[in-house]
Amino acid sequence: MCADTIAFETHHDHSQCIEQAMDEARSLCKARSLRLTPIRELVLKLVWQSHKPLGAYEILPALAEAGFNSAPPTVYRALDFLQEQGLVHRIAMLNAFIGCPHPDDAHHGCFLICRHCNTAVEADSSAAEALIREQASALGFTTEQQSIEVLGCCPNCQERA
Amino acid sequence: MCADTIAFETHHDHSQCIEQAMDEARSLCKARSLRLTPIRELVLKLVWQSHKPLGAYEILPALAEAGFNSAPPTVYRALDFLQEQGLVHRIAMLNAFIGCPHPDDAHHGCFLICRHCNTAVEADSSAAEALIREQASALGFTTEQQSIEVLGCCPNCQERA
DNA sequence: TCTTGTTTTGTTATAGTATAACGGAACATT
DNA sequence: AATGTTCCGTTATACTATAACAAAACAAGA
Ligand SMILES: [Zn+2]
Ligand SMILES: [Zn+2]
Ligand SMILES: [Zn+2]
Ligand SMILES: [Zn+2]
Repeated sequence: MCADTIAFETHHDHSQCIEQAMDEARSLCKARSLRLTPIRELVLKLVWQSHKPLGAYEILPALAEAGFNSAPPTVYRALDFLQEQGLVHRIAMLNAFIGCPHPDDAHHGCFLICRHCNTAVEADSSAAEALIREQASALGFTTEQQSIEVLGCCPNCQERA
Repeated sequence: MCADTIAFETHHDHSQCIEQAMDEARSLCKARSLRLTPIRELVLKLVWQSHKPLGAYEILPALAEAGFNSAPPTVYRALDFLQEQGLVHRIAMLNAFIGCPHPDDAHHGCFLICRHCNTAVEADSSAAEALIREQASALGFTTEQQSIEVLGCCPNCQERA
């Protein structure tokens, strides 16, 4: 499973990650009586197939190849749906999307993004999230949504250098 | 001064904030032997005049009015310069820019953005920043830059409701 | 099955954000 | 004045995202 424990592990069997993510998505949608349509399923799979966050326009050609309409609204609608269900996250600094490894449970993730190889992993950030929420609260600000994104150098790229 | 202490204070004399920010910018550039050209100075002033984060294309008309060229590269160059010097920050979730109230000292800020009135304030987030840095480090990830952005409801808008 | 209301998708157009590339002007230094 | 550097003007274009409306697919009751 593509979880925090194997963050930045390059040698794992990623097809396993993908399959599990797709299974979870299917059961999650079923449980919520939502339709994981072919387009949505394909978009989710494409996002998962990349360890790098994927831009919306990088997804379009694959949709076309699969015989679907491939105009921007198609992919953005699918991404909107997947985001609403917590199946993918959007990384604002990159205008790109990445699959969430634990879409079922409420969680607060931060993204560690490598400047060199462009991989990104979602790490738990509950503690930081709580801290920020408290500090904001002290200023009278009610937190509804947080985005924590970190640029830097991943262990693999450090080793290479 | 438009600092954390008066975050979300609507009734302060903002012209004071602006003047102080401009003074600081001038001395900071002088100290660094950099040129705070008329365009850069105007862009910084425009950003400061708004309590809401300002999009690049919202700045262009004012540049035109002031007699400058007003094509996108003009404002993006100025914003790039101001960002590099820490005089403004970019808020990724909004594609918008906001003046930094303490550009001289190294600091880690997070942005509290109100969904209702669109104001944003920069609050100190050193503690959260350190926490995240440590957690990333534990995964072998070297942090170079962090972005913490918080959406929610500011005290003024809560009072109104 | 037929009807009807709802959700999803196709399609076209357009809005919004950001950068590439190159020439010319302004500036600083000698 | 000559020279190298930085900054700006200008045009074009890339990239990201949404509006609007029609057609199709689906779900559920009559
Ligand atoms: Zn997640
Ligand atoms: Zn890397
Ligand atoms: Zn700042
Ligand atoms: Zn507000």
